[in-house]
Amino acid sequence: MSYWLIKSEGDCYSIDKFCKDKKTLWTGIRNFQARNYMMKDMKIGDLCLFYHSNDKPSGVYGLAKVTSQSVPDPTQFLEKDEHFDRKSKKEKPLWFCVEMSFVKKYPSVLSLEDIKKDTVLKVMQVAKRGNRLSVTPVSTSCFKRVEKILN
DNA sequence: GCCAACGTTGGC
DNA sequence: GCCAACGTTGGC
Repeated sequence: MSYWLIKSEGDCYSIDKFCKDKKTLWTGIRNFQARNYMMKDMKIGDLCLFYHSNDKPSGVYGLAKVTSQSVPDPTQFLEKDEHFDRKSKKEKPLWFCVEMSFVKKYPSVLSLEDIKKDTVLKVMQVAKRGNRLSVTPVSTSCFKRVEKILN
């Protein structure tokens, strides 16, 4: 099983909304590298750190679990949707998503500042300068470290 | 709100 | 296939 970090803007789709929904299609990813991770490497049962960007503070707020294989992202075909993509055709969709199920919200937040200060976690992609990828792999040791700090 | 970083687009 | 222009992300 693999571990991931998935980003969401706090005021766009928050951990609290996710907690109410229990599960959601992780739609709206419009970056090929992030898409490829979801399409090819994510497996059912993988665990994902749920990260808020552009929040106070930005950081890890909760945990999600992958509960489906990748399927075409329905929002790419919705003309009124902000994620509509005119280049994508139903016969050959461009964008894919997986279903995420809510696991838990952590009792506290692991802020980006904390991640950068931690000797183990500072190698995480999210801590790197200029990082913009919204789906990134997380090593087992980093995942265990996050769980240990937050539980 | 600013701006650095970086992915994407399109002209050539 | 190069690269300048442009748009977006996201920390601060």
